[in-house]
Amino acid sequence: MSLAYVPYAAPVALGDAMDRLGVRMTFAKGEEIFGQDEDADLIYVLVEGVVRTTRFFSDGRRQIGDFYYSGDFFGLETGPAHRFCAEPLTDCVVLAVKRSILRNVDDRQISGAIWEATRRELERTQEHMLMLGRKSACERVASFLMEVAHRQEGAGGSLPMGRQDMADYLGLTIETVSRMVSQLQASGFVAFDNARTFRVTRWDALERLAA
Amino acid sequence: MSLAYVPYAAPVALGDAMDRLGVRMTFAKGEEIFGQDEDADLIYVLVEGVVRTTRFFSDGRRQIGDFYYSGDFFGLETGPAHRFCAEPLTDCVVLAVKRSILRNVDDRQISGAIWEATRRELERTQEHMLMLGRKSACERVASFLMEVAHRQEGAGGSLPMGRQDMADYLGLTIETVSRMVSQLQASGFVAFDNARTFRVTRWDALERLAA
DNA sequence: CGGGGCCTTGATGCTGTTCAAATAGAGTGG
DNA sequence: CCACTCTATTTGAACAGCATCAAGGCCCCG
Repeated sequence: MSLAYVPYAAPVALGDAMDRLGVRMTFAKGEEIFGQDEDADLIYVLVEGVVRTTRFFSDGRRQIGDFYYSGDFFGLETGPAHRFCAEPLTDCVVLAVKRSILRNVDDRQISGAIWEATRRELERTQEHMLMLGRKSACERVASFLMEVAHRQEGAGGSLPMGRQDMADYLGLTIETVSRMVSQLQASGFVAFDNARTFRVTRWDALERLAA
Repeated sequence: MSLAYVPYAAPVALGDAMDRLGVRMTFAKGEEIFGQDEDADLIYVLVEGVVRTTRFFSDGRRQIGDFYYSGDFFGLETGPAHRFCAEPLTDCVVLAVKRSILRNVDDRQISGAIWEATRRELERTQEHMLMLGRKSACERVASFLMEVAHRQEGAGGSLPMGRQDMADYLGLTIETVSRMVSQLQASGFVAFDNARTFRVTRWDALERLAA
C-alpha cells in the first residue's frame, strides 16, 4: 500500500500568463476567499500563503477538501457555484482570473496547463479518497505529516493548520489526531518541538507506517 | 448535509469526435482494460457496459475509485502510468484514443470537452471523498443506492456490481454493506427483489437519510 | 500574573470489523 | 427438469478502533 506523493503546483509559465490575465488580491487570515454555494466566476492561483477548502454539512459536520500552497490552483468548478469554501490559514496573496476570460483564451499553453492542473488536483483528491476509505487513524496521521514535510522541502515541518483542521481533513476527531501524534512521537518516528513544529526522525519507518 | 448528484457523461458531440480519433474495442466481463501501474497511453470513453476502477494495496486492501457507465470517460492520467486498474463488470465496448493524438488536436471543442470531463470527474471524486470522510455506514449505503437509481433513469435499479464491490467503493466491509441493505429494506426505504435488483420505495426519506 | 484558546489525556460507549456459520442463488451435468 | 456444487449473500456473536464526554495542561498574549 503505497500512496505516491502528487505535487500539483501550477507550472511557472502558467503563473506568468495568469499574471497578465488576472487580478492580484490579498486576504488576511480568517477572511473568506469564497463561500460555499457562491458564484464561481473566478479561478485562483495562490501566490503566497496557505489556503484550505472546506465543505460544511447542514448538521455541523465538516470535511476539508485540501490545503493549498504557493503555486497551487484552486476554485476550479464545472458548475456555476463553488462547492467548497476557501479560507486562508495565513495572510495570503492570490491571483484571480475570470472563467469567462479563460474560456476565450486561445493560448494552447494556458489551456493545456489548466487542464494539467485539473488532472493533478484530481489525482490528489483520489489519493485523499483512498486514505479516507482504507487507512487506519495512525496511517492517516503518518501520511499527513509526511506530506506536509514533503511540501516544505525538508525533513521537518511547521503545521500552518491546527489539530481540528487536520482532523477534518483526515476524517477523524481532534482527540484521535492528538493521540496518534503523541503515539508517533512516543515511537520515535517524529519529534515535536511544539504542537505546530515537528521533524521527521525516522523517515523510512514513517513511510512504511503510512502504508 | 446534501451531496449533489454529479453526472459526468461526456458531451455527445465529444463522443462523435472521439469516434473519428479513436479505436473501438470490446472487453468481456472479467478481462482487464488496463492494469495498475501500466503505461497510460490511451484515454477511454465507455460506449456500452459498466466499468470499475480499482486501486490495490500491497497488503490486500482494495479501494474502488469509481463505476463508469455509457458515455463516461476514464483512464485520464497526469503522469505516465495508470494509478488504478480498470475492469468491466459486464461485457463492454470502449473507444480508446491515444493521448499523443489528443495533445496535438487543435479542436477547441474537443479539448474543452475533455477538460470539462476531467472537472466532472474531479467533482465526483470530491463527493466520494466527502462520503468516505464523514458519512456513517448507513448513510453511505443509502447514498449509493440513490446514485445507482439516479443513473439508471428510474426509481429502481439493478446493481451491476456485487456486495464486495459496493463495500470497496464505500470503504466498508461486505458484512456491513449487507447489514445496512437489510436494515434499509426492513425500514421500508427500498425493496429488493433479489440481491441485485431493487426499487426505491420512499425516495424522500432515503434522500434525507443519505444526508 | 491571569485569561482564553488550543492541545493532550483519561474513561467509557458505540459503530463497524472480524470470525464463523447458515442460507440463497446461479450454473452444471444428469 | 431436477439434483448437486460452488459462490455470493445474509446473519450472528464477540471484539477493536475510534468517537464521545470530561478534565486537565500548555502556551500565547495581554
